[in-house]
Amino acid sequence: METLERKQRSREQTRAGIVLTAKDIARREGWQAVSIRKIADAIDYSAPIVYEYFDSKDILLDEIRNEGFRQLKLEYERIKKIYRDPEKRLFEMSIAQWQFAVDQPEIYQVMYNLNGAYCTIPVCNSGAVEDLSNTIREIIFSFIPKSKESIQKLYFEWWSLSHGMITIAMMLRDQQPIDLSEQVYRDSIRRFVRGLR
Amino acid sequence: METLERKQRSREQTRAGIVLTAKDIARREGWQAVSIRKIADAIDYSAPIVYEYFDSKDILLDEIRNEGFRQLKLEYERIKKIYRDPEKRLFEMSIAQWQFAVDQPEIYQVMYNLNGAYCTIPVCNSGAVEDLSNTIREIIFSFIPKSKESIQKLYFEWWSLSHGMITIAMMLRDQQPIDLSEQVYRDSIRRFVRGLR
DNA sequence: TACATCAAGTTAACAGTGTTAAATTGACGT
DNA sequence: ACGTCAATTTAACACTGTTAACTTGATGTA
Repeated sequence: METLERKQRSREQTRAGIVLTAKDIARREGWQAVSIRKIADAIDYSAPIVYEYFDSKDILLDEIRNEGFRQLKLEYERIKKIYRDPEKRLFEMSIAQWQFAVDQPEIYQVMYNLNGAYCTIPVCNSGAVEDLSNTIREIIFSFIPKSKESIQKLYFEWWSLSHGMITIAMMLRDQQPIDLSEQVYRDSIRRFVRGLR
Repeated sequence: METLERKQRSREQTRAGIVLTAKDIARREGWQAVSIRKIADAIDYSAPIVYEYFDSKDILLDEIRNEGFRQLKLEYERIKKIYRDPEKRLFEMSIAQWQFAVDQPEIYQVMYNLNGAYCTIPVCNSGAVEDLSNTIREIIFSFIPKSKESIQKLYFEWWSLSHGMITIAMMLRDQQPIDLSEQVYRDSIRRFVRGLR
């Protein structure tokens, strides 16, 4: 039955179109401006159609969020294949996180409920976040084999440092050139990584 | 004319009531649930009355935000009076920031557009933020007199570290006890402050 | 060909949002 | 008793997320 296959394919395309349109509106006008009707208009459908693909706006945002975490995880895997040194690995992954936030701020925003993006589904309920966390925790462990609690503590520090600098840099975008912020970020991360050995 | 005085007073009371109600709803149901009509209901007025005190919801949120920054600034001043040692000062101010975020998460949220709070007025446009920044920058300068750029860089690092740990700790509230997070926060801030000399 | 079935998609509605213009109300001075 | 004026409310507009009810067109069957 090719009709079914074709239908399947078009279903997936429409679904992708919804996600793409949502991200597009968010990028151009901010998450506050993303509405089901606007998405429906953009993909030439009426609003209820969107609900055939996503049970609620919340779930749509959650999907986009997890997509973001998964994309980041892919970056991490790529880096893991290139470098063997744990220090280099952690440093490069940190840079990847920075680049991700700079290149796709709207995705980073929905991942952390920032700047008008608001998804009520708890972030940590997704396996995608746990996956990401584990990758980093493993690296930290790989050159500092310690107790689970110690690793978690170091991971918490790394995450806070990275996320904090990214969000404050975004906030100060107009007062402090992003390139300068990136330089400070690199230095801080380098210090943190050095401090691990 | 005492009538005018009394009217003035009641005007200020109503105004304060609006702010108080907004914060109250935010605390209990989140910023997403704060609506002009709900506020009006709570203070026994109709919705348009709110607009006699605040030209828009955005401006109301901005007011609450700046109130938060001013309150934090008062804490900083208090600490400045108690301690003379710059290291102690910066450490205690960091702790004050942590305590502020834990005690009044809804205020911290609106200050940084977190978790559904969304105010389109740029944060850095307010003198309150500049005031706060200067207080910290002065302290950093007071025991490391360097160029303006260096001070700004260190301030950016401190702010990122503090804000990052606060937001991530909030996020992991259910996975990682807040007391443990605070301990890590204290350690990290201590390290940062030590590293300044 | 005529009819029933069924899926795809639309319209219409509900309760809510921020915001504003118009209407109401009631107290005051003339 | 009448007009004025301030305080307050009602009604409206264009939105929002979401759902029930409806239309439409194609398909299979008698």
